Amino acid sequence: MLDIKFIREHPDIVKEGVRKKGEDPSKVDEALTLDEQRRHVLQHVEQLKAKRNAVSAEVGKKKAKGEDTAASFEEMRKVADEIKALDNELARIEADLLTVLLAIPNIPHPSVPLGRTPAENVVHATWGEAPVIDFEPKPHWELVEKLGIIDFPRGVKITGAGFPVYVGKGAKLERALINFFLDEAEAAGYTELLPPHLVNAASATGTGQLPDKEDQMYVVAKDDFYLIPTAEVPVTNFYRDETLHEKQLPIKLCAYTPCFRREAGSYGKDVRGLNRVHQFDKVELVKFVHPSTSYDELESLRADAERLLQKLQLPYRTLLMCTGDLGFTQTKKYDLEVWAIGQKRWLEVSSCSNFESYQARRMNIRFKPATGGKADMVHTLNGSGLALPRIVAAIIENYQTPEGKVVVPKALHRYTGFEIIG
RNA sequence: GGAGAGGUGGGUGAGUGGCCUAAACCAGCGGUUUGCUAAACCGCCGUGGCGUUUCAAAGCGCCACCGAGAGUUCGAAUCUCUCCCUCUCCGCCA
Repeated sequence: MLDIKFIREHPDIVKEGVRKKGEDPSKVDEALTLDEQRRHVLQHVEQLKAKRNAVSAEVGKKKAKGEDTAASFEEMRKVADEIKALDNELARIEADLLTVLLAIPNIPHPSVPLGRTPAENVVHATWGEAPVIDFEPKPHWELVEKLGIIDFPRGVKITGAGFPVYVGKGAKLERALINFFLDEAEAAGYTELLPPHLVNAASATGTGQLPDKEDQMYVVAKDDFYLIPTAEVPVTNFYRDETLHEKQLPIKLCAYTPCFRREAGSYGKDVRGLNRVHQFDKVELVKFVHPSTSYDELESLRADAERLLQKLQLPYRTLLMCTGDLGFTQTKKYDLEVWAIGQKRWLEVSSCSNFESYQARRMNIRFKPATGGKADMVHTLNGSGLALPRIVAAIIENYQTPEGKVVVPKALHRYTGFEIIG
């Protein structure tokens, strides 16, 4: 969420940002009204509490001397009732204010292009060429079936649609990619975490999955846990409610986890094969940085993700997302899309975002300046490095042979132990 | 799953209703002293909110916070209830 003080001091900047995201700016005025009410009631109730404290101290002294205190009791009983009523009112106002603040999105960075729909995203860069193929390339779901390396029907039997089973060289290719991504992240200075795959409600709220995206998560109702939709949730919450030291920054973490997404409401062509599944593997990159460096850190985060695609020799393009296509909590975002020749379409494989202090404020992650002084919120960023299924799809389609075999990208040979599938 | 013990500032740890407004020690910061270091001595030493002053910061005043939340009371770290967490023992278990 945004800082109420910032909203109070710059209401026009906030409203303009909210409008750019295509959201309703009236929430901003609601927040300001509630904030004013809050401060008004707060001042009143604190005055009464100061009086109560003063009289209570007097009572203590009088009792010690054996003096009569009945008059004070009578007066204070009324004050106590008044305090209770005002405290209740204050609690209600603060709860309302929090609800409104959580409903106000983060505002876009000035460098983000204005736009309403995905069509207005800007192609920031393209890399590589589609492979020259003198035969009709097949989509990956046909190839993996013939090769017997991913079993969709048995996944349906075991669990349901969208839960593929990786078999033999398919399973090993998956494992090779995970290790490749983690090793590359480590080389780029990220510390590996192997976090829990279930999180509590506080963690899910910290990164913004709750309350807005509750329907997208699998819930373990009996214990009030959520299956993680991305490693971003447990990894970013690693430092929740902690104060770091500026000297520690930037902190770079990475983690492999399976990701679980209900994908409620998405049907049709997009879900063929590995394009959209309920459980998938992903390596996530997360950074905690000093506010003054977060946009430089976003560029290096994007470069870290792009390098993986370059090493895999997969043609891709980088999109700078327009204001209307930014997530609720993001100020700036790049998407990486890889070309899948069998489907003749781009597949999103990474999303690199800056959240500035929006997540940090929700999670209360701060840092002490090296020069001393008050703690300030860190900036958080994250990006996929990378999401596996669509990478597997792209490898299988782009590296296919006329015989329906698949050549393994060179960078993976030391991880797979084989150079061709089929 | 069953039984018991416990959660107090950066750390150790005192505090069972007001007179201690959270003691004391350690660590940390500043100073005095000193050839340098150390020791000794003196002082400072939590977080957040509201207000005040200000270009701003510092300062000052007030409020809240002793695991979290609710309750009793004129007054709660202290008494009651619920929840969370840690430790010990028993049971189960890869």
